[in-house]
Amino acid sequence: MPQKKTTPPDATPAGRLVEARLHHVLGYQLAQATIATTVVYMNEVGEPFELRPVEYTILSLINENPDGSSAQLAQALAVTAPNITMWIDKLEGRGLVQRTRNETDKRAQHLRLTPKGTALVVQATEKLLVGEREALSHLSDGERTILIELLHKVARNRPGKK
Amino acid sequence: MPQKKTTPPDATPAGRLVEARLHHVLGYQLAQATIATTVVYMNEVGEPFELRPVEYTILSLINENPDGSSAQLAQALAVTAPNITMWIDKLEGRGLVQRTRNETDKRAQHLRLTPKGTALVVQATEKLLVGEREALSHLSDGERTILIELLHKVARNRPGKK
DNA sequence: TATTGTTATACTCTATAACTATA
DNA sequence: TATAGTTATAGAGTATAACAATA
Repeated sequence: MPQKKTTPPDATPAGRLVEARLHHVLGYQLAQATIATTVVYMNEVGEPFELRPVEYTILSLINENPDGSSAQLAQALAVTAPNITMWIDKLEGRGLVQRTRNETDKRAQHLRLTPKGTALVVQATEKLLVGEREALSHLSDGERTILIELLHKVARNRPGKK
Repeated sequence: MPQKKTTPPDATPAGRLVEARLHHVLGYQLAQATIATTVVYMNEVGEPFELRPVEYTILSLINENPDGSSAQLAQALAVTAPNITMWIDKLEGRGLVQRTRNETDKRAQHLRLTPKGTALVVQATEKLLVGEREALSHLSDGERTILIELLHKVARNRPGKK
């Protein structure tokens, strides 16, 4: 396999491929960074807790927004309603989430974590934060903070679907 | 639907859900930001060119690394080899990519864009850059640059799979 | 034996449409 | 009529295993 000895200035982390124009495409850099955080997630939370990324996020959002609706979750995660139903089914089946009927509007429902679910989320989040901090030790605290805030700023004015 | 009128300081862009601890999980912020860039991608490139994100990235990487191998692509994109084969099949079928036999190592192959493929990538990238710039107009030039560089830094020392 | 790339196949995840029960 | 949530179903995407050809 022909492989240059000298690594060019712009290279993908693992593939050693030049990425001149692509470098400035935010979506591409997000995808590349996500590969790194996904590895951390799988090692720290995904495999040990048998929890998919979506499941973890759903649990976290329910935890921090008790009695929210599944419609809110669907919008926050940009997934369809049937999808949310399926995931909540799974999480409820594992005794992590509880559905309760909304008494003022009987179509809707409140979502809440069980004590087991709460314990799991807290533990998972701690492991994640520690794991990410280790994996990103080549970034300073300031850089990590700025990165988080800039990403949040990008996400905040999320455009409409079209 | 019970909905607070005042938006809390930390909220998901669309779902208006609080995200206190989750806020500091990089993987979560990456996913949220990706929702925003995906909308831009689909509008600017995905739908008009009928090109999936992976396909666009593959074309871009081939364009900027002529005669690279599919094994390199697989590693750069963190996808499996059979997957790459499938995508290259599709792209070759559309006359965008060309496979050529490596004469020194007959197992391997060189990947190259056709003129049609090159034209498409260039055009798509321009549209993407403009579209992202518009969608992210609430970020300054400096902020966008910093964001890109920090993401690149995260991706650069991507950890191994385990 | 190891590696590049492919084929075959099954599985996960997601999306669309149609349904229910409330409003 | 419209909305919250569900069910049913099909499709997209991905991974694993087994294989062929070459090193």
